[in-house]
Amino acid sequence: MATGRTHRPATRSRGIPEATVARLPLYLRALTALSERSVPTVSSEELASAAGVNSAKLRKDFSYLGSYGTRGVGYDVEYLVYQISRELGLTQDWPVVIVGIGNLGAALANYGGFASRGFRVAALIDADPAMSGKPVAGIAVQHADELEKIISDNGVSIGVIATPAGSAQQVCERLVAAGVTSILNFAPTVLTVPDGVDVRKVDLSIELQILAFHEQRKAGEEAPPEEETAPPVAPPAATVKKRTDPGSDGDVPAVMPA
Amino acid sequence: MATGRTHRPATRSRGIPEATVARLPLYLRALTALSERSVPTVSSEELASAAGVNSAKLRKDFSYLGSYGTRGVGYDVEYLVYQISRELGLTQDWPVVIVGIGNLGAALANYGGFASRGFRVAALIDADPAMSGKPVAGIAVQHADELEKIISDNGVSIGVIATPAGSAQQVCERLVAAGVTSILNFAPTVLTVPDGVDVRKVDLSIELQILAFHEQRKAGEEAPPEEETAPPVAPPAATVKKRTDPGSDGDVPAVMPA
DNA sequence: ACCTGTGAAATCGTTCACAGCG
DNA sequence: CGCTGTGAACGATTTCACAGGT
Repeated sequence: MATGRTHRPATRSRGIPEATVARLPLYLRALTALSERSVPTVSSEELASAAGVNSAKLRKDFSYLGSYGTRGVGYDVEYLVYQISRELGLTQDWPVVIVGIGNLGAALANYGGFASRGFRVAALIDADPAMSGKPVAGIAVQHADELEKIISDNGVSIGVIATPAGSAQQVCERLVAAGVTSILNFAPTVLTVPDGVDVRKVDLSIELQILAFHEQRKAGEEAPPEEETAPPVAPPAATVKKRTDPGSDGDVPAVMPA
Repeated sequence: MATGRTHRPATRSRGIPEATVARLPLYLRALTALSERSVPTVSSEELASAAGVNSAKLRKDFSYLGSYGTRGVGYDVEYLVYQISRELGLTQDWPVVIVGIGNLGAALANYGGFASRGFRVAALIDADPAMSGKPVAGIAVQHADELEKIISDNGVSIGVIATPAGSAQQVCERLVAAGVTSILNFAPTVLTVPDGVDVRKVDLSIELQILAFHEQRKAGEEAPPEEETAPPVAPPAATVKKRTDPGSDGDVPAVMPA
């Protein structure tokens, strides 16, 4: 099944580049830290270094927002905090629901970084009846049956999926049907959603695999040998495959108590 | 990237584009699923759809690895699983340590997706003495004092940081000094590392902020913009600048500086 | 007929370098 | 002067479209 559409379909608006949007939260965090230290202004150089990017990129990024700096001086910290917050939509309240309260869901519920921005955890939802009513991060977990009601009662438009991979698509569909239009997916699976719904995914094992790739390359640089070990599987041999080996892998769900 | 310099300038002919590397785990997951269903071959079209990308991209990606397909037929699933695993370095064992066993660290320790690939959780480390010895995901938590010894005894080269932001840089430095050269950072802070050390970060609140940006934009497209609270901070000088809009102007949605 | 592999074109993103303003 | 804002050069990535096997 499936022609999976997973990305925002390029709206016609003359918008801010996606790469820039992805860095705004980074700038915002650096600015917030400066603000807390009552620093009045920063140069692109200083702010860039605090955010871990280079100054040309930062200036270019800001140029998409408007001309908020002062030549010869830099940027006004407070003003920029406000402008970026507004651009990101953080000046309004975003109720979110977290579905799947396993280890990861609980970690998310407890994560301070949510509440500190405009995000408010409106509800925690889990399919396990044994979880219902249990308080996690000070919020009573509700049963999945309530999902639609919770979404509409709270005007939730952002949902976080932290369920096992097997349930993710189903949960996703219910969220979307109930009105959610943005989803943050922690389950290691590709979600198929209708046009107009945004999905971002966070996959822990993918990140590790990317690191392993680079790690392997580093190791290979020291030892030049270009070995070509014989593959355990022959190239286009055309033999029908037997069952896959032991209970290896299978992309275990996104976190569940062992 | 933390400080100014990072990334290799694609010196070798062996250089696979970073964007491609980032998708290999996705392909691998889709292939593994096919393998478990004993599907012998897939076309680029089928596999692409299972992985959530388009087929041209997938073919281009695979072309960087070599010519592993058969024209008129498609790709041999088992063979491709092996080739990608090897390319990613998953045919070897990668011991990892997780530092910071709070909610998130525990979730990571329990995450099946790690063990199912070449990753093995070699140790769980926490600075809280009260945690020492406690079993999490079947592994006894060890005290941070043991960090260096654990790294070297186990030949760990990949570390996962799940500590509070305040401790992350310090932990990072100890990991690096002890020999770790790849770090997956969950703490919401920019890590500064020496050359040769890779850092990937996963920031939950950043993902939500990006969603909020798009969510806000969606809302602005339907309903006419409504002016909200006046900026709590006035622009630096009394002079309010106009927004210099690069390119055309005209159909930008709601949010804009007056 | 079908599907891969890949140059070439189009698009997107980053960096350079400097004009212009405070 | 110092620092922003930005065209223009550059580089990376995606998409097109079709040549070339099977």
